[in-house]
Amino acid sequence: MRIQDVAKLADVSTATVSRALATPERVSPEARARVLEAIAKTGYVPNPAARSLRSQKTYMVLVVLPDLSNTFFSKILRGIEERLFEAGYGMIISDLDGSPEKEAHFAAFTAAGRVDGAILLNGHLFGQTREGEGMPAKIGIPLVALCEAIPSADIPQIEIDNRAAANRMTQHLASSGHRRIAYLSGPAGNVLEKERFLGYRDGLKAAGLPFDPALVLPGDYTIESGVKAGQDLVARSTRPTAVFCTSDEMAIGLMRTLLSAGLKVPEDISVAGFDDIEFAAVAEPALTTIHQPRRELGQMAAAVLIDLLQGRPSPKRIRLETELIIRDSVASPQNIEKAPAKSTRTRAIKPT
Amino acid sequence: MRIQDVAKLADVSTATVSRALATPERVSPEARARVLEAIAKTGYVPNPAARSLRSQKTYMVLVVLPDLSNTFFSKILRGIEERLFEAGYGMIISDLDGSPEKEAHFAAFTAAGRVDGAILLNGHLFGQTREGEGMPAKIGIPLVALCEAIPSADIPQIEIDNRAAANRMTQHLASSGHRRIAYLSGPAGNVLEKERFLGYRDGLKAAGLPFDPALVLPGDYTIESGVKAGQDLVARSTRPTAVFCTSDEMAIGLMRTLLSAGLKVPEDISVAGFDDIEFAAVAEPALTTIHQPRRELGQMAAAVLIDLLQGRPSPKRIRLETELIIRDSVASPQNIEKAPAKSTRTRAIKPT
DNA sequence: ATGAAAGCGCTAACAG
DNA sequence: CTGTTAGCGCTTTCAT
Repeated sequence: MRIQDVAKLADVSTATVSRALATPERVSPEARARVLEAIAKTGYVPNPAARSLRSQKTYMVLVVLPDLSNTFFSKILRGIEERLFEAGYGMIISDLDGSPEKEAHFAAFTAAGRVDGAILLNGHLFGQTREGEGMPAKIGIPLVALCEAIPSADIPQIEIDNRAAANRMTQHLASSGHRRIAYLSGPAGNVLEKERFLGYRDGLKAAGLPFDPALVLPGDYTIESGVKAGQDLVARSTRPTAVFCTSDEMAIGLMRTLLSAGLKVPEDISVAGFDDIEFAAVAEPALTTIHQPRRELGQMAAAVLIDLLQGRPSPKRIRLETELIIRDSVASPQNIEKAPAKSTRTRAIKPT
Repeated sequence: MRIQDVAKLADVSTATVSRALATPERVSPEARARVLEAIAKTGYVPNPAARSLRSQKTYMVLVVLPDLSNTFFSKILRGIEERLFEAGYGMIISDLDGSPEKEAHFAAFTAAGRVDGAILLNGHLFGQTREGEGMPAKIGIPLVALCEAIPSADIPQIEIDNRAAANRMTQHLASSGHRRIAYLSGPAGNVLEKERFLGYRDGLKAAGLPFDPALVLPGDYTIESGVKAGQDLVARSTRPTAVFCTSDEMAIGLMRTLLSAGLKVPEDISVAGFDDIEFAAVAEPALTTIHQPRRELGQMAAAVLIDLLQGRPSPKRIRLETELIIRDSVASPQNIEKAPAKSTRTRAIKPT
């Protein structure tokens, strides 16, 4: 079924069919009606390859993710897809998976004109390191950075105020009476990590608490790194009374390890998360965390990209509001100034 | 940068350039070398729209999901993407989100030839209900059903043996001494649900236990439905000693509700899940469940589809092995034959 | 408002 | 083994 068939049936030229679809107002009502009828009768659907070849547009958007299997991205993707769908765009997902070859592949893919624009969730431009080194990205299509800002790039950034949110959580912990607040970090070099760490320090300062490097635990946002940090904590003779985990997944892994070692949350140690993923509310205990409007973040990024794609002006930076969600994993420290006894009861952990 | 530029630079015809890329063996080594050099020099990337228009292929595969934000799919997607990537195919994801319009859109999308094949995870063909009613899908491209089999369709099915797995778990519970084993179901009509329910009945029968309809709780695989089922259970005067949840998400929601109501898992009530998602191992208590090889399922489906796409023969049905993962959420019932006391201590639940 | 005609960049037939 | 040539189906001038 080609445009010619429709044209013949409607007794007009192929140009008129094309116009009836793209710019209906430039076609007489009668011709338009006949075309529409013919389309309905034939079930004609334009061939996208031909259209793309001629118009140099693909109506496809690339979404670049560092890790598709990370729970955090699911709702964001949904938000993106919704807006894109409404505007008639399709979504291609590229899961970088830490592989340079994949990144190169998608860079070529993009350069080859298979997509009209891209949403970057991985914190850097194609071919660049996070620090902005490497080849300047000469990808000649609209780009939007989502969640992980790319400071070196002059593209719209859609994000939350990570620093303010981390500050807020730290102060919440401090105002609950905690004075030794540990920080479970994200991966070194990560933009989010940098901002959140700054926020942690801000919060400490605002609460008049000293910064203690020994209370900074290395993590990478995964459940496993939360489990590791928990094992570290369990082994210590002097423990913090609260741990601010910069992802919910780490917080859940951490709590699990603490609980297995016989420590109680929040009685013995308070735990806070970041993101408010679905499982945060049903963790045991329910996790106090920072809520990120994930779906809205996705929708907003898609909306901005669509604006760009259609030549409309777009804001350079959008920051969506976060919310402090208070649940059950944070409480006042019960034994302030009392030396914590080393746990004796220790149960093996079986993380698959 | 077009094929012509490369041809000129390599001093060959465009056809030779095209062949050097597609069928190198049909080009003389010298010509091939010159072409490759010219490509390297110019950074030429073929225009996919032109190629697609001419060859009637898109090198794109559609993956149809019922719900992108469901944790269960993430690793499967990764498996699919890996194999597809290796074979040079791109992946377009369609999140149906229960919307008939979206489904119609993607059906048209597919009919328009934007993809060479599709992997269906939603349990039915485009335009069909799950029961096989509706328009026969005349989508003229290779299709593969993954996880949710589509019995009415004559396409390859990649899945696990849901019935056998459910049977196994039920018997595991029975062999732990449980005689009142509840079943938290999936959505009515769902293929997986049907199979797992059959397996539950099989297991009951094998263990010589009677089937009690009052022990079948309605669910839909979501955390929320697990929470609901938990509230139902908490309110009962006579409770089952074990609950077989047909998804980990429900199991986690259920355990959370039970725990909040002061019931202990597994001491007061055992809970088992299905899927072995990442959070199962760090749930409190760690969840006994059925492990599904999610990544492998995805890889297998992609591999079968690629075979189909490239004209190779493919198996009609592949069943991957599951595994019973024993953790801490199942134990022998402690108070057999003792009437369970109604819980008095009840704490409010705050699901988000 | 409409039609004729020229490609978009590539691959596949066909010659040679 | 290699070049010539004819489209793939559509959109978009340029006329009318």
